[in-house]
Amino acid sequence: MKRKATINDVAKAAGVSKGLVSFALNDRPGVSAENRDRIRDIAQALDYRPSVSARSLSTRTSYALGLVIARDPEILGADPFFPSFIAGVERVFLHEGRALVLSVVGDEQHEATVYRTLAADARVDGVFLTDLRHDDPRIPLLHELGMPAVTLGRPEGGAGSEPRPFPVVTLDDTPGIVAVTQHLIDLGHRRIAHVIGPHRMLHASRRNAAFAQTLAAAGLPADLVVETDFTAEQGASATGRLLDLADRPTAIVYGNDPMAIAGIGLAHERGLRLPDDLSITGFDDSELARYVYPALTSVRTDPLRWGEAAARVLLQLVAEGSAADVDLEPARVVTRASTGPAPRA
Amino acid sequence: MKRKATINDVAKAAGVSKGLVSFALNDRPGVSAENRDRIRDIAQALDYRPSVSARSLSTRTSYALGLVIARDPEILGADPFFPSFIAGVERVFLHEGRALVLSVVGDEQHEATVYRTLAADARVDGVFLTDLRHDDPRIPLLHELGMPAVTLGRPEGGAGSEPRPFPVVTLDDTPGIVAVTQHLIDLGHRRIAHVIGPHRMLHASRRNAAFAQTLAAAGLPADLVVETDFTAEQGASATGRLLDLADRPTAIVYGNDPMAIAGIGLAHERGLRLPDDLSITGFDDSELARYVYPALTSVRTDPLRWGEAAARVLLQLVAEGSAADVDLEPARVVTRASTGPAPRA
DNA sequence: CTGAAAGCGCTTACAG
DNA sequence: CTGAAAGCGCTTACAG
Repeated sequence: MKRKATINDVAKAAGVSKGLVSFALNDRPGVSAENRDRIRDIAQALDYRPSVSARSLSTRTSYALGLVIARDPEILGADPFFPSFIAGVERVFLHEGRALVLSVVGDEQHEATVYRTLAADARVDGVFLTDLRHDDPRIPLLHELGMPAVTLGRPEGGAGSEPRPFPVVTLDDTPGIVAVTQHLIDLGHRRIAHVIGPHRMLHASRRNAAFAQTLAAAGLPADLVVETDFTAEQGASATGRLLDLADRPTAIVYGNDPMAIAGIGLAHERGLRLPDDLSITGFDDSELARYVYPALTSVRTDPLRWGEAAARVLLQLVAEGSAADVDLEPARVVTRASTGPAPRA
Repeated sequence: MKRKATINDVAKAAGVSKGLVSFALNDRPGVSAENRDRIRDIAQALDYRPSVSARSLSTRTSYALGLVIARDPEILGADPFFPSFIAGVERVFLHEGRALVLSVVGDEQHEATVYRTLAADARVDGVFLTDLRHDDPRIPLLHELGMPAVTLGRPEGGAGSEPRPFPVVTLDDTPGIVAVTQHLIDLGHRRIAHVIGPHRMLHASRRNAAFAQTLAAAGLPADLVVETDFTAEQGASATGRLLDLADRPTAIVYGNDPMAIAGIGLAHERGLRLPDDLSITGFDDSELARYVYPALTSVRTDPLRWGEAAARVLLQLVAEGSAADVDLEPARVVTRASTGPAPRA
């Protein structure tokens, strides 16, 4: 590794103090235009880049942001949401000289330890909070740690009790789940099931409430709800249980695409024709949705854009101490071949 | 954020110099057992954790390792390999106090810039090199930057030309591809196609060579090879082209599971029965493989374990300046319902 | 507008 | 075995 130019090298070459170099390069007032330009030219010529660790030590800033994901490592790969979300975050960070520190913890027990370590080591200046839960323990924890955060979706009421709310980046999934449910009702389905993610996650119960309301508005019961952990495995077994019912559903709404694809697999396994005997819908509209058979009707949420927006908000929060909430375009249905008219009874 | 205890606080509380605290906590010789224990107790009582940035500045070490992925962000989520690999890396880092700095760059053009920035900013102490390519430009680049690295799989010969080779963690995929091809031959297939990843990637051409040899040993031609970018989209279109052939294949070997699943989708779309009319195999044995219909025969590569092993090797390389290569258990076939006897001609 | 100096919190020769 | 001090490369009041 060839020796890097330091601020001292630049200062010497420019015949000024290193303090002035720092001011010039950081766009702070109090440097003559002439000196500023000259210092910048010299810095560029020397290929000078400030040392992140030295800056960090001085400014008590790490120039890195964190994402802690609490899902079983084995199954993280199954759900395309996070990779796409991360890609969106990266797109913004790349231009801002920020790094993403990623942590995958198997379960929610070790989660607190990771956040505490991240804070104690000052590894990151702020974090992304995904998969919000009811009474989410991370919110008081992060407040206690004084760690800035942005949440994906709005956390529970809190009634203004918490010190200062975190900025929120929402992508309203309600219109999507309402539309996909209504789409099935319009196709004549009367027995519609919902295979959802973990109840403790806000989005799962929020979506299920929207699902139930839409059914209720049509005078239909929402009694077929199965909770899963978002894995294809549980998606398949939930499907099996639903299809075993005497009064089995003619349509199933799934909480993510992998579970829906596993549902398609199981239905085929049992000799059902799709969508003639059973309609199926997914969530997130992953790449594969288009290419399974029958092509999967899904709800598009755009995790990539969500990542970009969240990154910008978090960066602003860290830099300025506050940031406005952002509302992204709501989720919407993408209709494909996996949904069709209800079978005649 | 409550003020953290610093080394000075510990030194004062213990009535010793901070140098001695540093020695005691870093397990260096020259500290009396008595003092060492006392200092450690006090450090623990004060909940002292050394500042990463201060250490970094002193030791010129970042205590972070990097992974740069050059794939289109839009499609990164489709392939479960990386999330699982990352989860494996994390499992090791968590206990070692290391952080993973992840970078997703859309294309290979910007790749060099990212590595240079990572090196110039001393963001990471070393990197993981995945998806090795022919004449891989990253290898000379990393040597130039003096950046330690571990490669997944063995890079091309090099004939001992490079300064010092990087340690390698291999998971030999040849036995897997040979076995899956032989499996199809044994089932009576004579027209077997291969839908592979980008030719410039070593594993794609290495696997294709193994594929061709296995066919050749059985007196069969390996003329049906289609190159893709690993996306489900190209997996589907490659399948379409193969099925359009007059002398179309009765079996298709795919380079990853998403492409194979898309292949299943397209075959069904065209009214083919699987495996009666067409046998299909995937690669990596992702979670979904088990749950599609028909369940996908695949080649298991265990990205999670690969990540763990690579993390350990990289950590050792950074700490000690060298590390031995590691050979993981080779890939092997997992036979499921998507492969069956060749249709009678 | 500019310079000299202190300080961030560690590690590490150097003396004793 | 232990202490005092320099140094890592920045930023930031403080003087002028």
